[in-house]
Amino acid sequence: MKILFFGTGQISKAYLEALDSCANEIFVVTMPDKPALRGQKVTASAVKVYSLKNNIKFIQPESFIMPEVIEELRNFNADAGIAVAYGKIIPERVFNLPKYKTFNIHFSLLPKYKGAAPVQYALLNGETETGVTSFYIEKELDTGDILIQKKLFIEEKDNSETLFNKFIPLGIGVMNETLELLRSDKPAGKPQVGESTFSPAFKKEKGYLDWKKKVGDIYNQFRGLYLWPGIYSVVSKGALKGKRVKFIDIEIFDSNSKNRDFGIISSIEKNKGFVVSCLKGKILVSKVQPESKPVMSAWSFIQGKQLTIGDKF
RNA sequence: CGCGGGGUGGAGCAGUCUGGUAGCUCGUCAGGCUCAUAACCUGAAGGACGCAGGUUCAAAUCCUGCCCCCGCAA
Repeated sequence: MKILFFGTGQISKAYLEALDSCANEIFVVTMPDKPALRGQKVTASAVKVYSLKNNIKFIQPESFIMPEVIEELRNFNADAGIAVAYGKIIPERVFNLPKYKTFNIHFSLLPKYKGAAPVQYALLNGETETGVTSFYIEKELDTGDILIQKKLFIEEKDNSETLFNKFIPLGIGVMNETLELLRSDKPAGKPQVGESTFSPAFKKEKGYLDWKKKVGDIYNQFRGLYLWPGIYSVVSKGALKGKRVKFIDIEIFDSNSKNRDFGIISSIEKNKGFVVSCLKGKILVSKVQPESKPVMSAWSFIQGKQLTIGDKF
């Protein structure tokens, strides 16, 4: 099949690989390289890197306004379009170009968790199941008719990284089945039914910890934001007052204690890390990244004597 | 030329402003104690203080250049 592939993120690379290995003819559309990171380094998307390496033709349109961009896409004469973590809204005159239209692989059981961060939000809300949905792209975000939907269970230990990894094989399966379905020429696509919720893109501040929360909520925040941006707090009392500390790895230490002094370091566990009280329950912090420092084990950090029992976040 | 922090024994830090034989906690090794639980006591090994120059009687510390790491912001 001739496939128009829209993708930018690390995840979409896996999908592109899968398509590529099935002898499809592919035309990739990915986001422009953008200056990122500390300096002004320009980073190319993983999809672009893969395309270059495997001689897949690609374009990086700043927008779809330019007529020559549309022309080029039209000339490709695609059978189907697929969007996976592309990062831009695809306009109607583009998603309608392919013979079988364009479908999106979305990481939730639509209509739940529409939007940019469905995986993260499922974890943040402590869901126990989620899934993958393929659907026709419509003008309105994530509202199109559903082609295929599959469930995925979320385990207690899952975080955004492990969950994304689970989505890769499942999503690729859904993608391939969807292509089959389209090729079969059967009438396909069912309207979305049920309660609709949104999972908008979030900012780094979402990682700021509120110690007044229950320990379970904090743990969900940790799981959901594991890959980005991570969770953090700012020391409000102690030698490091005013400094930010990222919590790279935490676990629930106890979930029932009620603490008047929340946000305080209540104890230190040898070779493991330190324990911080929430309003209800406590977490054990095992890996941290202090401001201006590399990631280190919480126990090591304690050796530096900059944090101690009684210090408060 | 976006703003800022940092590179000191195996790990995490102090010391740098106010130059003068390198210090703390942990770990390791040897021995003791047998429990105070982040268990304790004694002793030992282990460092050209990121790299290269410069100033000085003397540089981890002051000056110059370079490399690497990280936080914020995008």
